[in-house]
Amino acid sequence: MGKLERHATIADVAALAGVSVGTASKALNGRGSLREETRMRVREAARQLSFEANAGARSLHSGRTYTVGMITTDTIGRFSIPVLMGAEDALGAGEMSVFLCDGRDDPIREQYYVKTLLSRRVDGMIVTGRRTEARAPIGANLPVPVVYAFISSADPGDCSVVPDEAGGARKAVEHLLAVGRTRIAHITGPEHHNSARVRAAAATERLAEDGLSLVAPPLFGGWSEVWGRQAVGILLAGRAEFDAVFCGSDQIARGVCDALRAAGRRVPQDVALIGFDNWDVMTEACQPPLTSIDLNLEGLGRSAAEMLLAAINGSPSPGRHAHPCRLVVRESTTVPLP
Amino acid sequence: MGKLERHATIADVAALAGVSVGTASKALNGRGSLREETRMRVREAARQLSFEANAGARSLHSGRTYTVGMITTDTIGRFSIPVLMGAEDALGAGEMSVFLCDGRDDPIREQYYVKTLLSRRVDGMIVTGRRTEARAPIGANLPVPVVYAFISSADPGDCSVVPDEAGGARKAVEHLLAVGRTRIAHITGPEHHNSARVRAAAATERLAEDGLSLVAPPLFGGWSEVWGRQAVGILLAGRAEFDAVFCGSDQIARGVCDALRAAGRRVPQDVALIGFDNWDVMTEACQPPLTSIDLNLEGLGRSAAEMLLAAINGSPSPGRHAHPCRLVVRESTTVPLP
DNA sequence: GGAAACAAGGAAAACGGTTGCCGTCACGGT
DNA sequence: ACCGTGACGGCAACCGTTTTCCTTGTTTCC
Repeated sequence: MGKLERHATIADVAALAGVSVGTASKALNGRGSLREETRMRVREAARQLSFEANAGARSLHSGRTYTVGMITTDTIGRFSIPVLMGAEDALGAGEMSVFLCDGRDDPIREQYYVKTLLSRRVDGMIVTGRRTEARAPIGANLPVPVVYAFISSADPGDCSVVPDEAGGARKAVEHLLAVGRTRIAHITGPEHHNSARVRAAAATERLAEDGLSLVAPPLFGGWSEVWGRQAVGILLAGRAEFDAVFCGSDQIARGVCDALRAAGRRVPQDVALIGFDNWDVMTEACQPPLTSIDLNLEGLGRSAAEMLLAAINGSPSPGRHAHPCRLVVRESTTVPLP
Repeated sequence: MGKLERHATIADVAALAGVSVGTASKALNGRGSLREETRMRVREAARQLSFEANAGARSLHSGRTYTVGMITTDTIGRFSIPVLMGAEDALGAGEMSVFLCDGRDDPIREQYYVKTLLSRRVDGMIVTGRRTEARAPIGANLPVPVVYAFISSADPGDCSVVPDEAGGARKAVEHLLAVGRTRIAHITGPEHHNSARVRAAAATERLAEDGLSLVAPPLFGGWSEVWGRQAVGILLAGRAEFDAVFCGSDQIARGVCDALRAAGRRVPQDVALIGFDNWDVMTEACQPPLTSIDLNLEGLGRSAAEMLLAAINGSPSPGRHAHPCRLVVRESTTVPLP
């Protein structure tokens, strides 16, 4: 409750402390040469009025707003969140505030946001999205630096930070090989989806390096549990034997796991299972808990924010930067020692 | 790429159009009385320089920033997102931009954000969080209006918009009664969690209105699938017969569903099953698809934002406002007609 | 033909802070 | 008595925009 008090201005503070505005400013910012007693008097007055300098007025002078815009090109989802959080974290440490703009897959809306952000004189922008595909740059010749996170810009001169999905897929295969599996199947999302293609290609390539190949062509479908269950049916109907399945997502892996159990195959004894995304909801509920590849999105967001800060300070990092993935081992690929 | 062009000022525009700054301002804002030709000339100059008025300078004069702060008291999660989105949507329609601040359960961090937001002269704030419990007000005598969304303020004079969880639980029970079930069990989250208590109490009360009661005391545990599976074991070990289970979350329901099937009970023929949250990932992957109660969080966020806008315009809505839940029927409570 | 009304646009004062420059005062040295 | 020197703070310009008031011409009307 409590009725709304007006914002105090520095003039109020100066008056209360019995000094001029300029002096008050210097006292609060540690500039100029003032008697310690004066400085304290001004500070006390500011405290008493709960004075907070008007950031807009201040930036009018400094030319910087200590503000960045974060634009999600499509709706905010499971993947954008950690990126946002990582970025927010890194930026907060640099005392910057974040404008959140949800593009909702609407180019008009997106352009509107870019305009608003520019009129608010953000020091920079981060663009993110739900898929890892390249997208058209958000604008040309923008007066502030832009970093693309998770999603990447079609212009190779722009700065993009993307997960190293190929590296992640290689790690998955290497882990399966390391636990002694060689007859590996791959079940993943829709083929028109960039992530599905990249991961499948990398897995195939990594196997080839050891003179191996997938026991069957990659099964492209959807990202859901339902598809995982269906795919197991397809796999069992075929004549290829397999002792491991590398799945394009944890949801698929979960479906695969359930279907394998229903078909009487034990995980991991008969079939080792590895997912992708390391989504706790799935990895924990899976029976047994699921080994997975973590995209490290929060780190990616942080990294993107750091590059943006650097660019704002005059040291841009143009180009595409791959952010490493991480293997998280659980019981679906290893029987715990008794 | 393209090198960063400086931001054009209205003085640049005025010079290019050959008028004074005042006139340029009037031309762009449709104020004053100007010849149509002059107006066009200025507009053209602005376009040519891609001029966007400096929002900071502008708000210096108007006293409004058309900006609000959104503070999540704990980490942004599955529940905050839709609230954020709904709010962002409603605010965007009012041409307001949103500062995102992630409090991370840290009161210090939270207070820091409040200060920053005030110094940025936001027109208002929305506070949200991961739980529906009441929390200490974010500040006393703040100079701008505050609305609590999802979470609520302990001060009853503050404006809070919360989901009507009790109403949702009643709807769940009513639906089960409507499909002919009377021997209902309830499995839910931890008892120290406000949502779990409220929902259990409302379900019990609604049954009592029909002279019924739960077949066993509510089973309090965790919000996870794992707990859902365990709870079914407990339920089957007891001697109470049941023909329906109302679960405190979709994750619990999913676990319950899997365990029931494993135990040879058919859903929905033998046991009807209803969840809470209407989380697509769970409701869709569940076999069969899960009936659930939708908290309508996006609507809640929108509603909170609208109240904030009203408060900013001088019409506050103090007090606690319950936002209705919605029943979404799927096959776990109804056998589809052939 | 002259006063009055009106259209068009310029000059300047805000808005809230920051900062460079200058004036004043006390003090010490010659 | 005079000058030089720091220490301390005030004054005013400036950041970019909006808005109020004025100053011009030009019409209009009696």
